[in-house]
Amino acid sequence: MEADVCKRLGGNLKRLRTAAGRSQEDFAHDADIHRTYISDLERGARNPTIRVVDRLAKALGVSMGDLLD
Amino acid sequence: MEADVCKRLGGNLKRLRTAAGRSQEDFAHDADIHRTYISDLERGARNPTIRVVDRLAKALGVSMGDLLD
DNA sequence: GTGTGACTCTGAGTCCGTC
DNA sequence: CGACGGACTCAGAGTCACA
Repeated sequence: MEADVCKRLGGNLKRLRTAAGRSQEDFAHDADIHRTYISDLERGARNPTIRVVDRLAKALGVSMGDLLD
Repeated sequence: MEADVCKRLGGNLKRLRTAAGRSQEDFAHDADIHRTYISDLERGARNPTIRVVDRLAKALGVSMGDLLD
């Protein structure tokens, strides 16, 4: 909870994506987001807008809170 | 739930802020965000980054999920 | 399959106001 | 107190070649 928001998102994203057994490439395609951008996000190297996070959540079938809290 | 993310955030923000009995100006100061930007956010006219939403959540004492879900 | 630096262009975020 | 407009700067969106 004390980690940076971007790191938190990155960790949650990677955890949920791998739990679903999907590669970054496949997931990027489903979420309609560039492959390298997903890579950046999972590393916590980007500070995305809520519209991007919304697309991630929908593609994973989870709530935004699951990705950010 | 099907509304745009920005509209959802705006509604939740306004509801939680007024429930706490605070003005946009005071709240903007606490969250260290400009007053005009808070106004824009509550109207759903902006697409903020997750770092901004994190500051909003902390200033309100709620989780990010409370603001976005 | 994924990490990374570099790039362009759009919009996030700030600040000046007025109504 | 809050909506809204104009103008500005810099960071995010989106992409690529390469490691």
